Amino acid sequence: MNSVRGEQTRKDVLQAAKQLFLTQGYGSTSMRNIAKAAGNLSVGSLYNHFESKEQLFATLFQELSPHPLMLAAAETVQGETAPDFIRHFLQKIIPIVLEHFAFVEMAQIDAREFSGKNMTILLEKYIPAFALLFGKAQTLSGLKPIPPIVFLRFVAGSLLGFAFTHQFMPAQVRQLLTEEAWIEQFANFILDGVATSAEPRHGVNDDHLNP
Amino acid sequence: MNSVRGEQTRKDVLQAAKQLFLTQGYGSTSMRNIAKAAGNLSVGSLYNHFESKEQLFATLFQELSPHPLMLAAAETVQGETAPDFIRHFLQKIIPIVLEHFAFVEMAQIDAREFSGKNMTILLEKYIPAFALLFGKAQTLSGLKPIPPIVFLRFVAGSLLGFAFTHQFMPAQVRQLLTEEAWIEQFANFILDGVATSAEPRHGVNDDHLNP
DNA sequence: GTCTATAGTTAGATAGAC
DNA sequence: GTCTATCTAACTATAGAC
Repeated sequence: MNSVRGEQTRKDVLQAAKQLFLTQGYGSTSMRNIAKAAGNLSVGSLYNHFESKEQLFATLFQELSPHPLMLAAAETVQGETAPDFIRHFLQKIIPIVLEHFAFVEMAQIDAREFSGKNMTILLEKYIPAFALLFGKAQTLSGLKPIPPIVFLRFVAGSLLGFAFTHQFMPAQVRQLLTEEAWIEQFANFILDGVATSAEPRHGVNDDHLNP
Repeated sequence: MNSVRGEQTRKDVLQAAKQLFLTQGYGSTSMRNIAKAAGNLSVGSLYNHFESKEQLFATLFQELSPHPLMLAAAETVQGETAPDFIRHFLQKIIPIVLEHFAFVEMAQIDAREFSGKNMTILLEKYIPAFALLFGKAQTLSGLKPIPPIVFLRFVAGSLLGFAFTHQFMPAQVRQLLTEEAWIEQFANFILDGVATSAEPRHGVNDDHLNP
């Protein structure tokens, strides 16, 4: 084991499985399909590296996860005010999310085929670190008094929405702005919204917290 | 054909298929599974109502689509200013999206298994009507001078992100606010952002449009 | 570590009785 | 319109030669 040849085969299999799972779905992709796409391997060969189809998926899921990268990047973020912090956070995180969009697609498969089992494992591992980071951001000035969990939901949700629309937008629309400009518009949007600040509106506070 | 019995069977099959597709995925759900879950029917019976498994999925996809409902609701939206209009729009649309979350999940399956074929058909049908509506909103006052397509992306993306986080949030967090309160916070967020409006920041304008 | 060959099961779909 | 029975093909996984 651990030979150069074997290691290369393993990588080829993972690469082929990724391509097929993402284009055909999990259930519709067979071990034969994968073996063939990985360079006309035999099916038996696959079982030398992965004990089952499900475990092959789980391995691929882990290896495509951008969370270690995201966390490392997030921990270098600086900022004197919360808006500064958020802006820098987005500038570092969004490119990583977009580069690893295959993982978002894998998460969709995981949700449908395995009830999100693999994603749950991953989240339990990384959520505490991100929560810590957001707690740090909230000690800075310049944020409306939004409950922390509401704040976290909106930022995470917006990020997710940004990634999804990035995928489904026609290329000609996406190219109206450079990636840096999209990110800046997006940061402005999260910080200040789309409305002009002239007219007064309902305040954002804790009034609607359930008892 | 068109008998009461047959019609009931058809509904049972669609209902069973929905439940199985969403919990096991498309490829891992067999026609036998569906027939059994629809009341111990025979497999042959299914082919009396649907010509193939793929066509059964396509039918289910169409029938779960909330787009007609969303469009009808959207067309009743009023507002003197754009923020008013957006707020009322969200108050009508979000409950519909949340009630039809199964459709969002079906769209994920469609994306993975059929390259989004069914979704594309649907979007081509409904996007013009929604674009018209957003055009109307932009003739009203109270919006920053954001390019229309950027505006549309942020609103649609936020909505999508809201729906996803709604599903994956632990129930105890979701229940911190009533659904109406979540929607109001969400509308406030889209309109005004999370930052206090005290300090000046980069303007939101067309400066970054590519030539 | 990769191969061929195959076991054992299940898939989508159809034919024909009722 | 629903059933039983069945066809053909494909599936996951394994055994054993090299």
